[in-house]
Amino acid sequence: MLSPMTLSRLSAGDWLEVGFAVLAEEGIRGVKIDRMAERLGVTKGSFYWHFKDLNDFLDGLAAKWAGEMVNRYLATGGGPGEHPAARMRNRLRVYLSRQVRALDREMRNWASSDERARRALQRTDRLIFEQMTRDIEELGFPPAEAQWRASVLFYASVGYAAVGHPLTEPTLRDEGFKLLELLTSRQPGP
Amino acid sequence: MLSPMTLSRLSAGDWLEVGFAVLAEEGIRGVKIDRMAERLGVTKGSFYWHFKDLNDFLDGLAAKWAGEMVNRYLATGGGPGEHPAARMRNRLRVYLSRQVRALDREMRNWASSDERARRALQRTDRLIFEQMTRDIEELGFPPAEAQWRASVLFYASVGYAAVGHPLTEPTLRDEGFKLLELLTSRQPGP
DNA sequence: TCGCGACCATACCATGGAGTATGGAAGCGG
DNA sequence: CCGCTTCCATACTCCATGGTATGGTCGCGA
Repeated sequence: MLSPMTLSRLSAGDWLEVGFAVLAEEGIRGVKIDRMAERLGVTKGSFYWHFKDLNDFLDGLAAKWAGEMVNRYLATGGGPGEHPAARMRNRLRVYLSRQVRALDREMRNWASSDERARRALQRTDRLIFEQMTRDIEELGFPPAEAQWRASVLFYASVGYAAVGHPLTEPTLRDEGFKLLELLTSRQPGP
Repeated sequence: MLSPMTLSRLSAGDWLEVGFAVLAEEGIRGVKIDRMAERLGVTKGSFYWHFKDLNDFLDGLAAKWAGEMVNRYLATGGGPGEHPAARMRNRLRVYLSRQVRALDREMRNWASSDERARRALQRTDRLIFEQMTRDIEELGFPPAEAQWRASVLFYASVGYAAVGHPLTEPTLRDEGFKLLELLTSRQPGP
């Protein structure tokens, strides 16, 4: 079922990786023990060896999700000497990628019915929003103004991810960059 | 279980109303035949009298959702002589209401795993987006510019609904109105 | 090499929820 | 008052899925 190298025993991390992949592909409704077992080429026996129960597994999955998002988004930006505007474009490019949009969408989906997912999402939302605010502040906007502009950028980004289909011809990246331009090109307030 | 007036027999519409309410309150995962029956004070026997099966019911539910959204959003705007800017504020107020946000969120949730929900959502998304575009055009913006600004407004609105928790202190309505101001207050392009 | 512990297979049970078959009650036209 | 139609209750079946119990296998250290 998998590559020969998987002949070795599995770890809890292997299960979490599959769960994460399924979450991105089909959402939390696809995360079923039997199906993941089939994908890993084992049976439920393995699952219940590595995890107490499904709740235990989902705790780990939510944690992994938060970690991955922080890695993929916040860790992006380019070199230390990179211009803030370029860093923002790089990060936005990450958020608007198909992968991250799918993850964002399915995570909010999950969060709508699971407290632990809601918490994890809330945490990363705050981190990302604060990073956006800092980036805009670095461009010379006063804190309050930066926060307000960051909120528009953030909500619109989430909207891009939540709306699964295109409304206009231009790509999301172009629309996002154009919005970024609108929000950051004007003179800083007094 | 319900008001005495409900001693009369039920209609398919009664079931759909309950389904719609449950969809708004708990999402599609709460839409279970037995639970709705309990809420209506009847048993599954009634359900399978009015609907062929669950799929049949969900078809109706998706249709009802689309109709409700069109009613609540597009039909809002005030009198015929109302200023476009005021109409937009009125409509935005509707979209940012707790009820509509919850419905939007849960519908996108459902759409993520159901083709018919996806279609219904796509249809209303397009209607709402086009209405926003027309409204902005009426303010004097050229079509391309109006479409671009409407897309920002639309995606941000969806983001407001998708993010279930507040990021800053001001209310969503204030943030939304401020964004509306930003998008519509500048001079129309050449 | 022996045996113990890590890791997994197999076979099972429990539960929730969709779907069906059939009988009963209530109301209405004749 | 009769009986037919409409609407619902009751009592099932079936399936997916989480969870448990137990036995088997492999590898490594003493």
